[in-house]
Amino acid sequence: MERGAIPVDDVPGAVDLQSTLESGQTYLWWRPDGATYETDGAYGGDAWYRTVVGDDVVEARQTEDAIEWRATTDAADLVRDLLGLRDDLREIRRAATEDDLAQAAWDAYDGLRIVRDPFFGCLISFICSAQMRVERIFAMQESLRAEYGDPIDFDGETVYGFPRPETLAEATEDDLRDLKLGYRAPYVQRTAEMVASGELTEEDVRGRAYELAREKLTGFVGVGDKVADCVLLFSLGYLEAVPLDTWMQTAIEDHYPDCDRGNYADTSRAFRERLGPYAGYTQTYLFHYLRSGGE
DNA sequence: CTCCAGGGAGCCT
DNA sequence: AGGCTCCATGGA
Repeated sequence: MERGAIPVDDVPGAVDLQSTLESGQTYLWWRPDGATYETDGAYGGDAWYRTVVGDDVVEARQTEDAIEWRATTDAADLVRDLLGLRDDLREIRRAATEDDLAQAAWDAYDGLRIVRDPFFGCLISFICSAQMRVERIFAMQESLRAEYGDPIDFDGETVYGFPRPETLAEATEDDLRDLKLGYRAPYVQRTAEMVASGELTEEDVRGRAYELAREKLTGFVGVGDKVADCVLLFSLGYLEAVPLDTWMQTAIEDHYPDCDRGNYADTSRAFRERLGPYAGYTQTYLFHYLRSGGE
């Protein structure tokens, strides 16, 4: 096992690991101590979080002056990528809309960073997110790992990573329904099949202009505009992407009514112009703030 | 009991 | 393109 620490002084802007990993933007990190999601600071904010990238287990926690990590490999650069620690939060916030709601959200969770989840896990977890509560989305990913993940030895402990595309592609719809995925089961199986066969992959999306990338992603089964935006924002680093879910639609009705253009594409465009070049950042702060009871 | 959750597919016009 | 309807599951 290798270890390291990233001093917070080396990170441009504030860092808040708990807000970053428990704001509903990623379902691929969990607490190895078994704590349930959203236990609200019961660990003093210094709990370890765990994820798996490829064949490597990676853990991170926040201490007073650093983000500490331990992993099956040298993960110093990887942790910076996964947790958005390279993003200059000061510059990003300066570019954000100055309206009261957005600023209140930024104030409440300063240090929340946009994650860069591995593509396939992000894609599958957000397909699972359709009409589902945050807590249960976590539970579904846990089931997928336990049932289909490859075992990895981590300092004597066996850790199961997110399933590989080929493995999920070979699962049957009924297998996945047994994991309580409901009507998302065939979506997950067929999308895994598309990735595994090469019919449509990360490489077909990455690097393309934002709206074209979103259109490409909707080629996956179970992926519409909203889930596509989640993958663009939380995996591929398109910081302008603004997933328009039920929370954002309500926020737009109540606080940005002139951005409501009656359809996803046009409302998205108007909302992005309002929130600025890093619209996805402010969107994620708004989502977490509103869902946690603000305003 | 009903309602709803980080929506999308299929089918209709 | 835009507007239905249905889709599993579990907690409030």
